Amino acid sequence: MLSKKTKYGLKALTYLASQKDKKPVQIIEIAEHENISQKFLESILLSLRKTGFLGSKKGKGGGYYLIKDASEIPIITVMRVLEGPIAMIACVSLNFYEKCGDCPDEAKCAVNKLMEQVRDSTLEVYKRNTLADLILKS
Amino acid sequence: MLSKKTKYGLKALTYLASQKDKKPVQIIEIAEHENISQKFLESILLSLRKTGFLGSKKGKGGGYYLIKDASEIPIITVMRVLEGPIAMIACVSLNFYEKCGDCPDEAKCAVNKLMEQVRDSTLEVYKRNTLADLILKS
DNA sequence: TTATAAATCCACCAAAACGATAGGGTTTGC
DNA sequence: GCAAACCCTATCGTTTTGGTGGATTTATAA
Repeated sequence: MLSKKTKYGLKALTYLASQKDKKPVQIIEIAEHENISQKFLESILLSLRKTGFLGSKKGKGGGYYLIKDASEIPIITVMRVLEGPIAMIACVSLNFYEKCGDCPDEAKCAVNKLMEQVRDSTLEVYKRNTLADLILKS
Repeated sequence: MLSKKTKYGLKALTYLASQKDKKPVQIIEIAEHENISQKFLESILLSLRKTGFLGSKKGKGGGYYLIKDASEIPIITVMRVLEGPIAMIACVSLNFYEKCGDCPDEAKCAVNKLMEQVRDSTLEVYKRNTLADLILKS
């Protein structure tokens, strides 16, 4: 299941990406437009800033804004920051690999084999989409 | 993330599928071979029996066995029973659909659009694999 | 026929992790 | 001095991952 953190983060990013100008947008504006708890969104935007997707401006007239162009932000990088591993199980994760505790030999594990396929097909979707691709015509 | 319930369930099913004959296999044998808590596995096998994947035999010499041939069990049906929805978000789930609370119009939601693609590519993997496909040559 | 051992079946229960906020104070810039 | 981001902590509900204790069924041996 997709966490609400990821869901809200993606919505916020697309909202920022669909702005005409590059002026900072306040948390409260995003929260109200996307029906998100303002406090929760705050922590999400903060982590997006720390990982280099967003810039922020403090004080009056401040807010958050995209640092790069939406077409230069692949969804895969967003997902890894917000949701973590793409793989459904750590022993097939490319970026968050962990050895499987109960498996003597991962190469002979059926679950491993299956989840590798799922990982690759999911990866393909995230890699072919950028943030710009997610903005729909209204 | 894949739950351990699903992981263990899949491992147990493939273990049963790789048996030469159709004799019942005891919980303890599966648990020891796959390094699974016996009691936890018991509850998983029970739910697999109730959903029609396994048969069981009580008493001495009893155990669990596959009802159908492994090649006739698509992974998609196993996953839906063990893990539940394939989709990462309810508003794109085919079998467990729920309306998105914070979305006024799902057709215009970027997350919806993205997760539809992920669902479809994951579905394709689960549909092209049967239990028999997961059994590896040792 | 009876006893016993082997096995599933069943119904709770509990610790721990996780998710989703809420609250409140601090800092910074205009 | 005000408005906004920043940041830390506490809380609360749900899910996951099992555990406990027994009841029931069956095969087999005495």
